[in-house]
Amino acid sequence: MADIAALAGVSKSTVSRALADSPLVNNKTKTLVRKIAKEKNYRFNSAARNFRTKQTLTIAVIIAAADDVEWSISDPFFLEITAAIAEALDQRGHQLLLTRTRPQQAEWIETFIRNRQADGVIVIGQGSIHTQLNELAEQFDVLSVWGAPVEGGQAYALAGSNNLQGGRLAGEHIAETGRKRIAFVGYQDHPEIASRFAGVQQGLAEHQLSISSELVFGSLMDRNTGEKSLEQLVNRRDEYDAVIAASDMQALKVMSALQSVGVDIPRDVAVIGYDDIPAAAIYHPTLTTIRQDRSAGAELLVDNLLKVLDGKGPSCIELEPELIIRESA
Amino acid sequence: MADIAALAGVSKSTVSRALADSPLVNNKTKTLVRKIAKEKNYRFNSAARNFRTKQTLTIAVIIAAADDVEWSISDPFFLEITAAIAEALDQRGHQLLLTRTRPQQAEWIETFIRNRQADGVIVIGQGSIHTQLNELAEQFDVLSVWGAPVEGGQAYALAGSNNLQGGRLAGEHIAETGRKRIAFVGYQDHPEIASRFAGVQQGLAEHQLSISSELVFGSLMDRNTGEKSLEQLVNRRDEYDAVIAASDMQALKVMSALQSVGVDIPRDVAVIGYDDIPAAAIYHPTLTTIRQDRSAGAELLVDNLLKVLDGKGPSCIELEPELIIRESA
DNA sequence: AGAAAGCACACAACCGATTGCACATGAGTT
DNA sequence: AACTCATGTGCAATCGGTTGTGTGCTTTCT
Repeated sequence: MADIAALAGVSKSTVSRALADSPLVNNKTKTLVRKIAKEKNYRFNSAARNFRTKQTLTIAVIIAAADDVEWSISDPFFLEITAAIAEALDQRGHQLLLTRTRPQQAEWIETFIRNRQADGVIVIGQGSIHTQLNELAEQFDVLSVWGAPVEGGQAYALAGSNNLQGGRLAGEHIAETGRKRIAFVGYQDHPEIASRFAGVQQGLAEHQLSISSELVFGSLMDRNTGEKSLEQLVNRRDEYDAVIAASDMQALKVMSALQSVGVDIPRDVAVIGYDDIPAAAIYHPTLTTIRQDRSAGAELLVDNLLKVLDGKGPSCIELEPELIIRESA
Repeated sequence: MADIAALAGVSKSTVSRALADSPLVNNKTKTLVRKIAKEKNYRFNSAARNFRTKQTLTIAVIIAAADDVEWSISDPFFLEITAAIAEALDQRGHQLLLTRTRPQQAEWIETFIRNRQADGVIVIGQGSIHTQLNELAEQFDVLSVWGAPVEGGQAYALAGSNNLQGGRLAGEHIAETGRKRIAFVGYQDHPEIASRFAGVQQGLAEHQLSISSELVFGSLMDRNTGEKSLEQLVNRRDEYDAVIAASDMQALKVMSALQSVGVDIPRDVAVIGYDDIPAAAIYHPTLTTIRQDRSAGAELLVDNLLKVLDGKGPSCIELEPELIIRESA
């Protein structure tokens, strides 16, 4: 920058202002400085800039992992929303620092905020760590979470799909296709899944149906109990004629396991998922599901966070999910 | 840091050295300084450190996208290897900057290196951009690519699985299961896929088989021609009794499409994929495939790059792929 | 014509850590 | 007792931008 200044016959500060398009600099000077900068192929040093301005234009994204569940990185939905966030941040001139830090580990967020490695943090999947998130949010407000509202509210900015409505759509659809004995698969500890389950029950109730408690199974993704849940689900295959799964990955597992023992889908058992991951449209039969709009969600997450960085309060926004009817239900 | 220094009754430099575990500092002083730092919950400012030391301990990861193919972010394999890279970098004390920048766009790498936002770049999927990568590698050697060796060699550090061997495994397996009329699906422009295809032919040749050129189809992931290729594949379903796909995603598409028109897999047609993505084990029937070890690959990519950053020359390493026999073939 | 206002630019401090060099202290050597 | 040497610490420069303040010049108004 000093070189550019010398070549242009002005001072460093003028060069800095010219490149930043400051109104303090004469247009002719700006043009000259920029021309020289371009000729000399000048690149600003972002380390220096970050240092001086105390902001990095970088957002850390954490894909939350509970100890008992596999790193959710294996669920395409989380990865896709990460990709969508990358896109949204890029459009807004920010960068994405991807991390596998597990939120359970103390002080994780400090690594980013207090060390000034990132201006803010986006957490995908509040899972069962809502409490920790809330505590953190009191110290650091630059936090934006994908998930569901929890009772009593949350101190962090939140975006997610309307899980209650999504669940309701699933429940209604299953009821409308004439199914009577419904099973549910999913991790009730997660606020998102709990809402979906509540929605499902509402949807079914409208058709005078309900889910018997023996037909509620735990998450198939649980490292310890997933295998067993799936086994139970298969063993009891004569007790239900429809399965509502809390995620597409689980729905696919269900279909695969049932097909292996000769169950025809959807004739014998209807299956409906949640997320609409790409594999849902590929599986045979194609999977009926509730779509969550990742792009819109990602933009909300990012905009929410940028608003907070801008000094405005956090907000909580829900997207409307959409029923995608395919072959499986 | 100045505060810590005052509290400990030493100078800033001593604090800096003590925290960095420099041998220049007396052990008692070190202990004292660290104790105070801990009490005061001191965090170093990484912006300042990056600025001063001229390194960021950050590696940019680019998931390459060609214009004619969907952003490969939709392929779970690429995402999983990204996750594995995150893990590997983390273990080595580095961070991961995820980006959607498309390599076609000029000067992409400069954004990271010359602006000092990252110390190096990992590109996943050389796809059809080998030439650009090679040009870049001449200017910036801090480049590590997942892909396959190309004729004439490459100037960048490279890691990948031995695609020739992987293809051969697939070809041999198909031949050994008694299939005679083999179809191949995949994008021949990519060095990786080209090697796999060559390997397949070698494997088949050992059993006096070969692939007729009418049964070689283009990539099903191509935005423009993918749909048509799949259609042709389905129309000609009586002409082959096995399909070898260049990736699991394509294999799944093939199975789904064939199943939709009543083809039984593997009875009528055997299908084999490549990658071993999670969905491969879930699909019904489960997909026989060639596994690429993402963790090992990620570590190679990272170690390769760190070696270059350390001033050593780039290397080219291939991993041995593994045949995973399941139901589809 | 003189004063007030505005414009364009330069000067220099500053961000917070790292590091080469100088210096002080005490132990060991002759 | 004088000298060398190792050890431990402090001083101050430095990285490359950004920005508050000051200054000279021109324009505008009374």
